[in-house]
Amino acid sequence: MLRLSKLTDYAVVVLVRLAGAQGPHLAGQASVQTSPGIAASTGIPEPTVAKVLKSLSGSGLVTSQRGARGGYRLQRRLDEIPIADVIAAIDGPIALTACVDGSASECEAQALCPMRGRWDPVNDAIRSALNRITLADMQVAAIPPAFRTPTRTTAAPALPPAALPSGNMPAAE
Amino acid sequence: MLRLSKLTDYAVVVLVRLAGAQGPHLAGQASVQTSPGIAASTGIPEPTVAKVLKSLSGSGLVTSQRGARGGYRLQRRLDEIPIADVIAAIDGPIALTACVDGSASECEAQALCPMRGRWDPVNDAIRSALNRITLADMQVAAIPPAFRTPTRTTAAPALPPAALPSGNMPAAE
DNA sequence: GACAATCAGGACTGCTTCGGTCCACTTAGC
DNA sequence: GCTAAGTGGACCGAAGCAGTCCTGATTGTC
Repeated sequence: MLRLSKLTDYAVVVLVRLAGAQGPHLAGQASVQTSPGIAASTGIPEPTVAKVLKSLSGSGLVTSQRGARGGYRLQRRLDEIPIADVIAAIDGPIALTACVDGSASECEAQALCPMRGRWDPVNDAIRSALNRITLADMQVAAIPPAFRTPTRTTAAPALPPAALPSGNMPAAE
Repeated sequence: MLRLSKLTDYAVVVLVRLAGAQGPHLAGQASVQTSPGIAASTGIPEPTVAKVLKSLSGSGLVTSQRGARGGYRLQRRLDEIPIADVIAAIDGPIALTACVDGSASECEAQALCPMRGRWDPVNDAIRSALNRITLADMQVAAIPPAFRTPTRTTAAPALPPAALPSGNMPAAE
């Protein structure tokens, strides 16, 4: 299906929101944001935001600060984060098939499997394609001007949190 | 993630097998093969082969002939079939997210969704990457000679060896 | 020092999707 | 007419994912 998980979509929203609140000139500097705060401003359920941020933190895309007045902040600028990094942080290594992503233990027949390596050129092509696109590209990509409401930061969804009670997320689906 | 379905993997095996049995000079000409025959020679369960071939036939990658002495044969040469066509035939349109693949009805919040169009550059990049790789590339790609044993099929790693008669793999030729 | 706010890590559950199978029907050659 | 083969659809079990919840650790504030 070639479909990425919803969490990856959420991660993009969260990261763009993180950058949007900080402003490009403050990226990585100030404006630590909490996961409840991001959840409120994006409409994504709070536990889900926390889950995404934990994964992003583990991959070094954001830094976390525990305790009171803690929170998360971007580690790099949006134009320094290829979408491949986000996908890898949430979904793991980018590979179309289980038996070619480098984990030798997943396929017990790997030693004999003639398909081994066959998907490699496809995987490589996709990996390089995803490495060429950054979050900054996605931030400005193909969003009709009508949807760029001036009342919000560029990154935040134009949806008021109340408009997303459940189910219909600002992202895919 | 970013994983494609097993059926797509099977489809590649079946198509390569179809071409392999025909030989490059006979592509699209002779050697109509039945789905039971392909199942026997690849080790993929027969109903699954039939399912894959049905999809491929519907997409025009293979032509079918009904009735006794019927079967399937390749419609194009392997080097004329981009892997994107195979994926599209089995899994549908290539898109990372549900709401950007052109089906406007899938996301009820689409009209307000700021993510609309955001994944477009990513989708385009992947689509073009998959269009540049043909089945012929996969047929010869990166398979160490040591692994070119005729004893195993590719996409059915979990199958017991007994289900894999002999001399089945087209890649071994 | 107590308390509150926040992240960290894991376990759990319901749902959706996928892989695989089966059946009845149609088509076509012998 | 019989047989072999594709066509179309429905069905079921398994696996993975989305989302939630709980407990513990950390840190700033009063």
